[in-house]
Amino acid sequence: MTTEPAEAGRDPEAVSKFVEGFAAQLVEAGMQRMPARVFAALLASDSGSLTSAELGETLRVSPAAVSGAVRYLSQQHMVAREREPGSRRERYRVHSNQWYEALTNREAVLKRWENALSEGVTSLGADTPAGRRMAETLAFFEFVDGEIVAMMERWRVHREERFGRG
Amino acid sequence: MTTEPAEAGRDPEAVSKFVEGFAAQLVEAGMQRMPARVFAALLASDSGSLTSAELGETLRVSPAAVSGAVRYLSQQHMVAREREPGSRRERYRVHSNQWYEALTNREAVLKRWENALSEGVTSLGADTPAGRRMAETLAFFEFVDGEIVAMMERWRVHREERFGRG
DNA sequence: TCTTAACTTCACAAGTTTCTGAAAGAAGCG
DNA sequence: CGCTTCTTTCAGAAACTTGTGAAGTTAAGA
Repeated sequence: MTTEPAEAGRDPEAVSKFVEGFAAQLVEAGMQRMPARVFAALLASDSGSLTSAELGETLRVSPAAVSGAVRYLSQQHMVAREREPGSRRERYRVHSNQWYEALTNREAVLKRWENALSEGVTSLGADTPAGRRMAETLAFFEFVDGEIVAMMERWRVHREERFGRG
Repeated sequence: MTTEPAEAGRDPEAVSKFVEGFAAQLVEAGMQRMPARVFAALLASDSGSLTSAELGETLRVSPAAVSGAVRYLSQQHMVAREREPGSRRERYRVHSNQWYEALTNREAVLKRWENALSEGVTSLGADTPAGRRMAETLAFFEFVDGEIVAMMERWRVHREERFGRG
């Protein structure tokens, strides 16, 4: 009996095609290529987690590339790292059914935009046309901040109706 | 009396500092550098519009660079091009107070994500753990689609209360 | 404590991207 | 119709990114 990889019994080509296609979307949305590919591979795995070696193998890249990608992804809170007990291996896990909530946790990003705009209002002058345009944009971002929180609450209700507690 | 540039009477250094800072945020969010700088410059202009020559001058780049950046921005519907009557000059205009609504018009982007996910569900199998994860993610995107439309309606009301019809 | 598997860091080569100058292409105006 | 002004296209140089191999670090297990 050979050691079965966790993801046996699937058409590897279909999986690979999905992984690369989804990664391409992420790249287009601004993510770096390697993190995008690693993330897509995790998303397409049944367990939602893979080891560094498995990632290197399915994506045909070096351990160094996996290491860099995973560091990025965990900084973005898109994957969690966990140590396999009794082993030197590390597993990387996509936060099961809530990974996409990270997309809306742009707290830090929005705050930086708001800071930039706020400086703009000050340095261009709140009473100038450009300053007023900035101020309105800033108000929009602040509005969105709040709306997103409310939206996510509605989603969780909606989700439970459709999928149960997951 | 010298020919005043439209944006006279402002501290050019403060303006430039804002432009570069805001452009940097846009770059970090995935936009290419030159379109980001051009867009930020338009945003910081009092009239909300600049000619190609003015853009080249304030950003210190060649006409060719402006041309490429502007093509990108108008494809994204972030700026409008208008011809100055009685002149060969073109003006590029940031859609005054509604440019940021373009950020939420991600119709096409969301649809592409949804397609990719939908293919994922099919190719990985709707009855597999990975397939179910995909399906839930897809449902999330569809939910967000609808929520964004409703949010923008609320924003317009909110905006009118605060800023009037603009 | 030593060995060894696993991950990380680093310098560099390969590959892209980006901006420029030059030349070609439009369009107003006489 | 041709001159002139402005914009676009294109090939190539420069700068930046990205992934690799190799060396270094960490920690499990004997």
